Amino acid sequence: MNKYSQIFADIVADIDNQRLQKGERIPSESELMDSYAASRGTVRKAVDQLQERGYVQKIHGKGVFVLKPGNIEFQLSGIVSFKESYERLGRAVTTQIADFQLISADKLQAKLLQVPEKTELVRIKRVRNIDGENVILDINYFVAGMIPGLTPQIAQNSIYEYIEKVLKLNICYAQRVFEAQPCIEDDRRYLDLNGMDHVIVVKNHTHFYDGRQFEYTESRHRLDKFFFSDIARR
Amino acid sequence: MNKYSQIFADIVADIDNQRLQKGERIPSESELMDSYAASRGTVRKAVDQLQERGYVQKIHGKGVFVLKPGNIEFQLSGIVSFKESYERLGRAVTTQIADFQLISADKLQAKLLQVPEKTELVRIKRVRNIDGENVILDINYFVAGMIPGLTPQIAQNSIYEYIEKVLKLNICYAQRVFEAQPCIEDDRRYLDLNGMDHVIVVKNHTHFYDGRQFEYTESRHRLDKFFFSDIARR
DNA sequence: CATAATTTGTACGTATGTATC
DNA sequence: CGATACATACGTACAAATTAT
Repeated sequence: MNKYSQIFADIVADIDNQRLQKGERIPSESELMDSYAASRGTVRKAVDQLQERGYVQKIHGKGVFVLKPGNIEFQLSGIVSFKESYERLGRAVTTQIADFQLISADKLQAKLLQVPEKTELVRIKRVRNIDGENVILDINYFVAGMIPGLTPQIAQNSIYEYIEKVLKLNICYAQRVFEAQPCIEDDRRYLDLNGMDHVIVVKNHTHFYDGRQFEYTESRHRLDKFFFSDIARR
Repeated sequence: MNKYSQIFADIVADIDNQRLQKGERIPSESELMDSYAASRGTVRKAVDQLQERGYVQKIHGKGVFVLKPGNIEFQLSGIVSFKESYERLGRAVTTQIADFQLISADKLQAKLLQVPEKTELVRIKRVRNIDGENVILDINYFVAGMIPGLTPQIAQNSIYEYIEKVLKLNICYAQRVFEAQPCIEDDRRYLDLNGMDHVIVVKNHTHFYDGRQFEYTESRHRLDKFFFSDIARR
């Protein structure tokens, strides 16, 4: 691991284990330089990343202070599915494959994935059951040529893990849009809506490191099971 | 302005004006070093910030590539109200002050603002009218002692502008949570709900540079007028 | 109130490593 | 293989904000 990544990871661990508590000052740059035998630039890079991810706040002339209390991992920034987030909160999440098909891109799908019409796509519909209720419907479209070997068995587990660990492709960034929509037929069919007539839709355009888009996903959430949190900076 | 901020701003302008188009490579580090007579570290800092804000993607060995098409300013990251966002999209937004009161913090409010009970607060309820419909209800709680001199006239314009430009206080970061909620009485009273029985609530804990929280806000959006977009990174 | 010490911010320079072409 | 481009890491100097003396 890089030196700055090591420093970053160590301090994150200290915050998560509450060895560094909310409001407390972390070691100064010169202290970190000494304890890691690192240059100032290296130490600063680690601390900058801590701030970017919302762990700390740097204050000129004073020091660097912990923002988050440990363990209350609210971290929904980064590319993680909401299924993973719920699992991290210790909730029982099961997945049911509702649909798994090779299709040919129509006009709309071609535009959403930025590929020519009639490109081969894998469409997967998965229902997420949390604490006994069907509350999330994930509809994924993958460009078949970019993600070879997809099977329902893989979809039952983690597709991202397959892409990264088996295919060794680097997932890099996703453009996301959140909005509310009136329920569509699939929502009524697969979800326990309890009379609700809207869902929250998270639209996701996911890209590789080299800029190619390989996926478009709609994650459709029952209203009462949706939440999202982040830290915004001025 | 700093050197790295200048480089950053220039490249952002080039992207917004489409002089640099989506997918195109921006000048390499050594080219930027030459044209700005800057060190490599300075150039890299500017480019790192471009990537953080989602303008570009750096690829090792290849170059730095523009992600966003210009002008389609989707930027809802950062501390901006949804009112400001709508205005930037060229929509007619008007504000009506529904309530402006000095109150004493009850138990819940004290917790949300991290102050003792009975601390003096300014509570402001504002209704945002977009294209002729009342669609957003903002409920702000300010710690009165931290934001002196607030008036309905200021609330009619921009409170943040007052805080930053008149009081010269540095707004720094906000912890936000997004979720859907069933409508409360205030929603039914002030918003044109068109029969919808839920709203999207954005809860906002806003802090100064020195870490003090000065505000708690709930921004309550009619379902069909809510949207949010960002870029997530692995 | 002034000064010094501490701490973070900006900027420069250099060397070496790694990925892409 | 060499050229180009980004990644990591070292070092130095001075500026600016804060706190202690």
